[in-house]
Amino acid sequence: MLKGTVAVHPDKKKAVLDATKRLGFQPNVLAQSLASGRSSTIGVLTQMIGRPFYDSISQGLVAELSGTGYSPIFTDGRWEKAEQKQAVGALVGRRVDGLIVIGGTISSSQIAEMVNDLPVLLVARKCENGDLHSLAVDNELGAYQATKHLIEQGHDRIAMIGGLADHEDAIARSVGYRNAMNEAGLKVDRELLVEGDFSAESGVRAVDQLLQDSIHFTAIFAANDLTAFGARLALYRVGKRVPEDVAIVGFDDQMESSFTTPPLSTVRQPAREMGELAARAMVGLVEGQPFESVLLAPELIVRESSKN
Amino acid sequence: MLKGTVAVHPDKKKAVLDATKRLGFQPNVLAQSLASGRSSTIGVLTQMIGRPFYDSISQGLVAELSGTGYSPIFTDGRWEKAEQKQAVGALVGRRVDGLIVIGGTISSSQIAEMVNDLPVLLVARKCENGDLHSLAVDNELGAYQATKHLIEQGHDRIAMIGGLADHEDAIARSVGYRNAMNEAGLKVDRELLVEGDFSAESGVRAVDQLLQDSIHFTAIFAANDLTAFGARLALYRVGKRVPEDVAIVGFDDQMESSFTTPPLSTVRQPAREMGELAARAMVGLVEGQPFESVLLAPELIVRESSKN
DNA sequence: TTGTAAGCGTTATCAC
DNA sequence: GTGATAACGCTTACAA
Repeated sequence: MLKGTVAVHPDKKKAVLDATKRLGFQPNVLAQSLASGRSSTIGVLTQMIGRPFYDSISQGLVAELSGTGYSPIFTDGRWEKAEQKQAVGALVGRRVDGLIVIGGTISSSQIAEMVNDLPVLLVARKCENGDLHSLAVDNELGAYQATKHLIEQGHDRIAMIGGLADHEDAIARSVGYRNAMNEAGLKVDRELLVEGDFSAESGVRAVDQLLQDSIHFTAIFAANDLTAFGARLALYRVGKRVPEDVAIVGFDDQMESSFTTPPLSTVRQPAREMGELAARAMVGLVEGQPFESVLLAPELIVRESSKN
Repeated sequence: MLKGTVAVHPDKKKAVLDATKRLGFQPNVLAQSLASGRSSTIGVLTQMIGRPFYDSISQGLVAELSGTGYSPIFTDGRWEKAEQKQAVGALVGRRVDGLIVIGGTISSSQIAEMVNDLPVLLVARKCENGDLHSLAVDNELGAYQATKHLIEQGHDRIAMIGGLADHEDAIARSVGYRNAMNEAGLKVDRELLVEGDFSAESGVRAVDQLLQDSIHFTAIFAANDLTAFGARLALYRVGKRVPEDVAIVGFDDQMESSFTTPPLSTVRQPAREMGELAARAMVGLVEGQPFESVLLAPELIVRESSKN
């Protein structure tokens, strides 16, 4: 009755509603769920809470979910397969109405078989076999744009600091970088490629190494902004100016990037918006609406770190 | 039986466990909760997801809660009273076993009357009337330390960029700043005090204003790191060097702060640790263990932005 | 050690 | 419109 599923006499209705308010009655969502078979809960499996990009997605999710009647339940997969499987299991056990998986390394088919016809939305990753919905950004395109921009600025010795070697996004970004280089007829010197792990520390290390090996480079494309911050600091330490001596472009456009000195050029991933979109899409899916997987185009943001 | 609450024959137990695994059986946590009266769920009310400091606390929470059998349910109060009340109501309706409130503006007594003997832990804020548990950092002390450090570096014209005027933490930090100034026999010039709102943009605006009004200052104490980032950028724009021309100290020690150029001196709030501590404390509270409210001491981290 | 039955607080169904 | 009553999938207490 409180949900308006049955018709009752207006007077009576009012009386009940009043009492409801007066006594501070809170319906037991658990019982509602058990009886109705819907928990009004969305499971969210994220990876490595603390990383700006994934956090921003979560933020969008929570913000957009609030007020929809659905509450998110978060779990952290920490990029480890075992943890991710366990997390999905826990979420299924909680009878979430839908599952949002942000990043992660367990295969989509593995997820699919665990959830058993529950709507699932993959965020910030593509779905290998297309049987789950997904919402991702075209990393390859973004990296291509960033590198091309650097080339257009006259650079031909562009170092790339990669992300984790086996990370899907990192790989796509490397490919984009190579494509742009090749397209411009520039050869990708192996010595210009240095590995990182998406952390600021790895950016510092990468530049230190480049410097130590006396590799000649006039620009850096970093796998993400955090790495770019680290790279910028390492350059600062040895007195190299940005962008005069070395231009830098990052990837993500996290909040702090427009306030670094100089402000960082980067490839903007609409992380928060992705989270919001995912939330809306998931609520729709739960309620039976269709959803078409999308591959969002990232946007190159040119700031002073790469302008000459 | 699956929970080991009753004794059964080993063989039989094994058989059931096998079947359990084979069929991919996931117990319905909802039904368990309804029957047992415990939801194995911890409600978390945070404010303004997206702000580094609060996010770090959430991160610690999720990380530490994972594996305990309790899952966090997040809601965002956005610093608005109505939203916060509504969020607490929703959490109570979900029959969470405990409630963690991070920041927020609704009074502790208001919370107390809504939750009805549910264990509540206030994080990053003190409890006005001591009837709820709390876990906070001594903001006043932190600000005092930061300002004193600047004074010891020889500065006497120290500007302070405040946080939101009615924000508890912002007020405490102002007090700490004043205390240090007074103690050193320095008068707090009104013109050295400029308002901010904890955002990087407000840091830029504050410095621009200081500069425009030709206020003489050789150091800045910013209400948080984000504000300090903005201040540093504004200084960079007009060619002022840090720390040679102006020293800067922030507050929070967010991840990016050790990678700015120059690395930012700041007052470290152990945000993540607070989240972890809160998670452990809450699990303890739910299970009947006692907890003593604590006021953590922040730690001054001196980096290059304030060293001369 | 095992089986049985009575709830837990709702929703949903069906007669009235 | 309105009451009753059977689920929902478990836990728990008690009997066998």
